Amino acid sequence: MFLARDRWLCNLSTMEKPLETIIVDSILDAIADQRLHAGTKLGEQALSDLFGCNRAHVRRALGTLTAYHVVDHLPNRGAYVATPTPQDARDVFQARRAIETVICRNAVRQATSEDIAALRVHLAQEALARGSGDRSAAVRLSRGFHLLLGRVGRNPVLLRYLEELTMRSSLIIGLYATGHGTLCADDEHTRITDAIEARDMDAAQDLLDQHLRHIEAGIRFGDDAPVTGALSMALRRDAR
Amino acid sequence: MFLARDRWLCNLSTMEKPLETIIVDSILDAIADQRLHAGTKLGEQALSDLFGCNRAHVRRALGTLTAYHVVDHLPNRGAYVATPTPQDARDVFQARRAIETVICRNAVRQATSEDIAALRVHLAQEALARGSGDRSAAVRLSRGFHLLLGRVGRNPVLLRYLEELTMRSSLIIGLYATGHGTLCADDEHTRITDAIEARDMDAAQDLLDQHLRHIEAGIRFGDDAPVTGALSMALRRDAR
DNA sequence: ATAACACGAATTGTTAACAATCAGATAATA
DNA sequence: TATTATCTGATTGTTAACAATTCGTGTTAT
Repeated sequence: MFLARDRWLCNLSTMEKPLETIIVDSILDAIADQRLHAGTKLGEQALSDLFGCNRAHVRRALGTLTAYHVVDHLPNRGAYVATPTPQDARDVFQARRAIETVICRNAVRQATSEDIAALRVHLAQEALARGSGDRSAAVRLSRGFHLLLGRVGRNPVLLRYLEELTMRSSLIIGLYATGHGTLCADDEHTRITDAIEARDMDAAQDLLDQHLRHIEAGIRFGDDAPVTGALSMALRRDAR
Repeated sequence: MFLARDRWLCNLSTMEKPLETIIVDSILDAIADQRLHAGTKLGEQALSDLFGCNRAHVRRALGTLTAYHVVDHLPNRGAYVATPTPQDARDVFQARRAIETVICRNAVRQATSEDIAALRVHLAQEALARGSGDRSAAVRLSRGFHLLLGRVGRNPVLLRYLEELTMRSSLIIGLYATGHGTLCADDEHTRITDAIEARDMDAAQDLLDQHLRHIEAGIRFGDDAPVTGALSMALRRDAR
């Protein structure tokens, strides 16, 4: 009985996550940061070596990533970072509008002052990253804003879908975004936060809807150049 | 080269699906038909024996079902059919409203005459099942209507979420539905179809939203009696 | 009589070896 | 020379054996 408690405390102290989660998150982060490009092969042996673990663990991790639709699994040929088509992009962004507008209304209804404060802190971080020209951090923080909003909305079902959709969005933006595109205009996030603080549900929803349409409008289809990057390089957090 | 073609033709002729898919669909169907009740343990050995296959296949199938949130996986203790809480139910139905209203608008915009015809055929089947008092078939067909609508909407992303949400809804209804509840009032499906055929987007969306609210209102929380059923019985398609 | 303990059976988790399939290179043929 | 066939190395898929944990049962002590 107390043995279990000891193990629990041990886990708390070392903060060791389940191995599969580490692999999934690493790959997800690498994709969100655009260190892993669409079309890159994710070999089982290579990942096993990188994470110093069994191939079975890698296999399960790739399975959940496949369920997320962020990697494609070709039978007998391996797993590859998904290459979303323009139609995929339209479908994903329509789904985001459907889900995030509702999330936004929830956020307006339920946001505490702590939530607002957290959003403000996040906005400051975004501004900082944008100011220092750290594109990778900017992309990650931009996604983080939408996820934070999702958490304020307090609907785990919608939040889970949002996690997947923002992930696929990162892939899409990495594939199709034009260089000039201001990925997530910072002041749009700010104005959304303002509307939430003002408890103006319709305004917040409308701002978010327009924000998502702006992002979608900023991606240009036509020159699909899925650059294949080296796996071991991409998964190092300090790369780039 | 032609060897591959032979294998392909062979697969086509026998229509053999991947094994994992068979297991997943069987369990999913059993849950949708309410032959598998919330809380039922899904032992790996038991399922391996039932499907005459390796334990690894069962394990992967249970993994994807866990990703669908229709089974809960307790480490070192096994997989159990999920037992949604009342809060889960509210979250699921809010997500359904968010997603299905958009699906519905897509359907109004894109439905072909063949789509309308398919919907009418389905409505007839629903009426038939309702008339003959086949509750199991009625539940399955009711879900089928929403899925058919999802296919007409032609957004695979939203359709996949809808599949998961209707599955969880089946579980929820099986857990909490009152006997008197008309699960999906048939004429509501009919009126939605009428609105789609009339290309009245707002009316169709409104009818669907109200329809989902009616379903949600029909479930009563308070007496949670998650009946545990026998596994081998539940998975036989002719059971009940 | 109840609660804590210990043991054994059953179940889940992990690992490694084996089989099947695919990609690329080499050789053979028209 | 271009095309096809074959062979080889590498990668994925499958299976079974092993290790670790949990659950039920019977026992013991208070």
